[in-house]
Amino acid sequence: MTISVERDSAGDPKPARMPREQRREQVLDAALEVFVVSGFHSAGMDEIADRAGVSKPILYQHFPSKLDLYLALLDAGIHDLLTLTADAMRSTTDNKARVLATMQAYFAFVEEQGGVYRLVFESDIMNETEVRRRVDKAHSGIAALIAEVIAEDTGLSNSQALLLGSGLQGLAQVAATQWLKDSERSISRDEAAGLVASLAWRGISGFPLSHPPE
Amino acid sequence: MTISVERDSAGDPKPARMPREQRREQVLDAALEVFVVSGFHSAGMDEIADRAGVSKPILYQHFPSKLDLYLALLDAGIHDLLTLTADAMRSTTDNKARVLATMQAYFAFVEEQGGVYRLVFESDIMNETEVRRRVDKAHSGIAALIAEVIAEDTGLSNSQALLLGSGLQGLAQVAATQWLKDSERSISRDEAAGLVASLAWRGISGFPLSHPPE
DNA sequence: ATGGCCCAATACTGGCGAGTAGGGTTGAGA
DNA sequence: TCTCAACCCTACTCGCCAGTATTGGGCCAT
Repeated sequence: MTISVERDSAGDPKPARMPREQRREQVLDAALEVFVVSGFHSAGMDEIADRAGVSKPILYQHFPSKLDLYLALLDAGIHDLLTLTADAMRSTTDNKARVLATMQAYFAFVEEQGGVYRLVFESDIMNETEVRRRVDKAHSGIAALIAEVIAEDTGLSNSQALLLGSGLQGLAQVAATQWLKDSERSISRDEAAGLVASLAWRGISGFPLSHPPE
Repeated sequence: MTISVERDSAGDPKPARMPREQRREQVLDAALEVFVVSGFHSAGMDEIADRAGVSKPILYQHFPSKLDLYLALLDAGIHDLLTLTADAMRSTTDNKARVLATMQAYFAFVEEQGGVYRLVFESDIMNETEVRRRVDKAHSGIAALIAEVIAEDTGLSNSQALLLGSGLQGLAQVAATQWLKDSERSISRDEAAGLVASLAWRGISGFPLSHPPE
């Protein structure tokens, strides 16, 4: 028995079709795998189609172009990261604990199944306007969150706090990815996150007392 | 910038014959410009040739492939960065001053004429084995340098120090690039470097006393 | 002056890959 | 059983660009 035919010709008012959604997910999973290992440029639509177990035309029924497919995944990744960090910030009002929680969020993010973090942190199409816009927005958003905490704790100026916020974002990003790569677990995730968080927190909290480092 | 058509004594508007080394430099300059704004993939050999004021065959006489040309520039950039940081580390034995000097090196690097830093920090062909190898080597080299200082000052284990070293490398990199981008000089270079260095140093120097936070 | 040689620019090729157009197949209704 | 139709896959096109064969021009030796 075939599934009740439902054509999207005139447009269903409802997101009616379960199979369609499911297949879309399947495509996204396959595409993520491929983009993660190959990057955007080296990835082939053929390979993505193969791995998803569908044919190329089907693929183009779901995503009008390679870039759109990539952007869908990128958006998902960015959403994950933002959710994780926002939750971390919201989890407490103690700024020291906030730093730790945020750092743990970064480490959790890079360890997420699938490796989405590569799209957000190591994309090879930053030149594409849309990609750059989204990634920049994500990073600067997080930097702003951190900057708020910094400003609270140190009384530094806005632009100073933003600079440090960006820097700490970089600290978290690079430390987490490094940990993921070369550590075949010589340091546990929590230990690593704790270590880096400690560095960050000491760095920040030392500030109110200090003027220019002579 | 403008193509230099070497005029000889008579002021011929003809493309001049040029010493090989000089022409090579000219090509490298043009290629850097193009790669920096477009990235590797979007860059065209035709555009590079045009901007260098030479024809494509000439270009291929100097560099056997697009990748080789890119690698030459990348190597130069990496060399610059390593030189700057190594000099910074060697400039003193006081670790606090070392951190500051190194941070200043990063800020100086991103401000270098031409924007080589993009090739080292934001390359869009990290998937190419050779590129990845070189960039990774550079970063891990610097991380190791920093880790040494950290180990000296904190007595942390080797892998812990390396993790923090990588993180601080990331801190420097991201802070410097951010500063370069959005600051239409709301913070001076020295102030910015000092600020971030201060953050880093307080982070490190707080360590010997502290075990995992919490 | 003039022929010949060498070098550079123009114009081409070959391959690759994103996006699509036509066959084959299966299942339903008569 | 035969016809019809929806659907999916194979097979193609078309443009782009790194890398090269061909053509044209300048300089020197005779």
